[in-house]
Formats: sequence, C-alpha cells, structure tokens
Amino acid sequence: MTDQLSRVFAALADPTRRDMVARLTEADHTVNELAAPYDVSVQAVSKHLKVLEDAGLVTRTREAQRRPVHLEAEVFDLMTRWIERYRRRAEERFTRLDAVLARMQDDDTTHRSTASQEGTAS
Amino acid sequence: MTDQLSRVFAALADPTRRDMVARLTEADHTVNELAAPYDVSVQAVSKHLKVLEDAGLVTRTREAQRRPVHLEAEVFDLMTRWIERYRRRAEERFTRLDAVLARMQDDDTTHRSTASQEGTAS
DNA sequence: ACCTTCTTCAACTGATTGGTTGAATACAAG
DNA sequence: CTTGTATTCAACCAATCAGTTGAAGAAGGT
Repeated sequence: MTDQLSRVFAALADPTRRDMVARLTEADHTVNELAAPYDVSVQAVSKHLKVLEDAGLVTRTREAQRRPVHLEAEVFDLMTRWIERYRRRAEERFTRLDAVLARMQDDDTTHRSTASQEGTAS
Repeated sequence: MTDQLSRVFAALADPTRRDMVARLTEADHTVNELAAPYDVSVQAVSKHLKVLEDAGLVTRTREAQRRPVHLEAEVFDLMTRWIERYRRRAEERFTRLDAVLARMQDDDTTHRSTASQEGTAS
C-alpha cells in the first residue's frame, strides 16, 4: 500500500469525507446518521468511512448492531508537521531571496552570461 | 471542477508530487531538473506539475525555452486553516467530554435504558 | 533555414475511485 | 426461530488517474 500521509491527504481530498470529518468533531455518529444528509446510498458512505479508517482518521467500535464512528484527531498532526516543515523552508527561502536581491543592487550592471547557476543545493 | 481545497489535498496525496514540492522549497526548477531523480518519463512529471498548478501550488513562467516552476506557498494556509479549525473543535470536544465524565461519576448507577441519546447538537 | 533542447499535447492502457444494486452478516426483539 | 435494523461484502459500471509512446510547439544557437 501507500504511506499513511498519502492516505490521509487522499482521504481529505473529497468534500463529502471532509464534511463527515467536520461533523465527527462534534460527536460520534453511526453510519446511518452520517449518511442521512447526503443523497447517496448508505453503502457509499460506508465506503467513504473505510477510506477514512484506512487513513487512521476514524475508528469504529461495536455497540449492539451499531458501529459508532469516532474521530482520531491525532492524525491531523501528521499533515500539519509536513506542511509546516515545508512552509517554513519556503519562507526561509524568501528571506534569503530578499538578501540576494539587496546584494544585487550593488553589482547590478555586471556579467550576465554565466548561465545555469542553480548550483548544488547543499 | 471541484473546489480548490480538494485539489490541494489531492495534489499532495502523491509521494512524488510531495517530493517535488519539497524540492521546490529550496529553489525554482525546470521540468527536466524536476524529472531527473524519478524513473518516470518527463511527460509524466509534466502531468504531475499540471496537477500541482491546477491546485494553485506552483506557477510556471517562461524563460527562453525553459519553464521554471515556482512554489506558491500561500496555498498551504488554505489547508492549515481547515485542519486547525477542526482540530480545535475536536479538542474542545475532548475537554467537554472530560467535564461530562466528571459529572457522570456522580449519578453513575442510574437509568441506562433511554437509548439513542445523541440529542441535537447545538 | 536547420537542428537541438525543453516542454507540452494526443491517444492509448491498466489501475483506482465513487457510485450503484443485491445479497450476506451481526445483533436484538418478538 | 423469525423478523427487523444496521452494516458490510460482492459484483458491476463509468469516470478519473498515472503512466506510456509518439508527435508537435516554442525558443535559441549555428
């Protein structure tokens, strides 16, 4: 299979599934309750739930015939960690770029013919 | 088409695309440079870039024959806003749950037969 | 003009996805 | 044991996706 981070992103790439997650932040729900607002079959919602479960976003526990769905919010951290890491790097790069631009105002009208200077990023 | 948030999540649900984004936080790159490390065709990478572009994660500007790819990190905020909103709600719910559990220690051995008490969440 | 380089477009393919319907399972209640 | 309710499994279908190969477009170098 693919890695969990991919599964989490993929799971949240669907508006219906995001809406389900949103509703589950308020309270646990059964499959039938979750399916009610959408005009798709209960089976389709059950499949969506399986996607969320495989991503580790929800768990299901048995309770009589019902299978209450519970949100596992810790997985959110997996995403925020990834996002924040690269957001930070991108921002650092902008500040570095600012420094470069400031320095460029000095030797402006100089050699421009040394093409392909992307170098080897450390 | 689908909404942007869905497109962003879907775009990042692929390890290759995430890796490209990661590399683009360091510096802009051409399609060929981006394609080099992966053992897929350049065309495949070009398609991946189209996905990232449609999600608003990157832009391409022309520069001679080259089309340098530039990361647009602002879109990350779209995700973090969504994630943080519901993470917060989930956490609030846990604290509420703690309060309920504390109160339940009082009237513990009481009526248990009033099923389906999920009520109407305000 | 011609050739080369970088990139995209087009058509095709196999795998995955999101939906359907119908049958099967798991319990609880008569 | 039969019925009813909640849920899932299985098979199918249309659409999308990630990859391929081959051709075309765009811009520079000679």
